[in-house]
Amino acid sequence: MQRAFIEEISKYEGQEALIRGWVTGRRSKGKIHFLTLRDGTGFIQATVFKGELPDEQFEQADHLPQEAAIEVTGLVRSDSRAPGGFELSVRSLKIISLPSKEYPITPKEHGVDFLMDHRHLHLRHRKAWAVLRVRDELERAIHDFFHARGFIRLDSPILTPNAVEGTTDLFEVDLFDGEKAYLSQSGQLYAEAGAMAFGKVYTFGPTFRAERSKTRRHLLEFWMIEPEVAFMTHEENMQLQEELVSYLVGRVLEEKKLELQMLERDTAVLEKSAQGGYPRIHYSKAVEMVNQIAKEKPEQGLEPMQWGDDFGAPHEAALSSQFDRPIFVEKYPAAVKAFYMQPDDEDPRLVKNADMLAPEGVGEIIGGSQRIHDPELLLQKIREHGLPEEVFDWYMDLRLFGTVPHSGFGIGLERTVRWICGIEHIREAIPFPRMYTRMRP
RNA sequence: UCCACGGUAGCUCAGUCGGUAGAGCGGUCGGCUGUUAACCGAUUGGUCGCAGGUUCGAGUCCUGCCCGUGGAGCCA
Repeated sequence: MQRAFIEEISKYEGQEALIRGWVTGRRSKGKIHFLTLRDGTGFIQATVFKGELPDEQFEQADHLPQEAAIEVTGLVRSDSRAPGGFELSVRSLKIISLPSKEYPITPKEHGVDFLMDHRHLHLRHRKAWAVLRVRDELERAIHDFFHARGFIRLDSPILTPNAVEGTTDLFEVDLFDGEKAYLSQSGQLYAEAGAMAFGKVYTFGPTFRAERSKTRRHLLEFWMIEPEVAFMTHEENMQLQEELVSYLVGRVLEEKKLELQMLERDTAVLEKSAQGGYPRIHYSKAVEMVNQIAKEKPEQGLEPMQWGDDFGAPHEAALSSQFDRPIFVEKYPAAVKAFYMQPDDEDPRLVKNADMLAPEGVGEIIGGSQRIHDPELLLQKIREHGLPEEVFDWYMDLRLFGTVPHSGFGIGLERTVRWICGIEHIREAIPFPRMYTRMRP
């Protein structure tokens, strides 16, 4: 008999099938046992009736612990009483292996820390399974999106000689003879070199930030996708971001219905987000809006802002919760942003940047900008920010040989997964999270 | 790094005024021919984070430390 995968079980309706997998749950009703099986591709209920298989196997089925590995054959039936709509009437059951001790992750509730201690096993859980399949869909969708638009994927180095923005703490690595390197906190500078060579590129790789963050939005190690396009303006940059995010949301709504259902995700906001039309809010307007909220809803305890202040996480949450889809906040004061951002034409105190804030209180998922293409200006900014000129010599070269306006952005994969899946913790959006307080498993 | 809260059974938690350590879930055994986190009965299960102190007596009070959770900052 041919092995069937649960994902495609509907094709076997009315036929016998063989499933190899694990027991995730068992309920017994005396002469009927209900087993929930998983085989990696999905979950299915198997019914074990006394008399439909050898008595010895029926007995074994009543004592199968969680995570017992088994092989069953049986009739695939459509049945409305079964979760998922299909079930397997078991006609033979073979035990492949039994757990040697009690499985720690029970069907009841667990705390985050406990689950992350057992992450290597937690991956088998329905929720983790659903989230990481959405993550996989997003990864493929990102590649599809960019390749359909003529982008080249260009991998940036992980070991780098310096900080890109000079602000966040970096992880230091010992090289040879006392020489130091740092784990990349952004591939952007390299993507800019790529944009001048290939026109349109994107990086897709791990990113490291050595911050002692303990929030539900931060990881030490996360995956970032950084597109960079020659001749692209600030406005076109936002357009590209909107097209990307609405495509990604639409793709998950279309291809990962079961997973969103398993996650009990309310898809109303996602459906709006898949349509595009993301509001663009000028920094100054955004500050006014924040202050308005602070005044009208003092119970939120929001700090009022001065023009020139950067938004804190609570400000971003208050802002984005006013909308039913992602928004852009654009043209921040240069003083609170990175050195490489192109000044605004009308108001040189501002830069041509934009952050995309996801709705539902999720906050920032994208940061992007048009880059400075004028060599003099770039050098001036490097000096103003007190950055070591010598490490930027090659970056300056990009402006010395055929410099053109160009733009790009960075989108955080885990933050996107977190938002689309509607999960609380970013640490659930990556298989093995790395945090200030977590290196294992 | 700073602020707040927490650490009691495998898990999630309760534990009053300082006076013999509790529940639910899980596990095990038994019952039940359609369960949906099944249900019913029995049973199993403890270095009360660690160290010190106060006390006749500390899970409970005090001091120090360790670990965790949430947040701020930083940002994706």
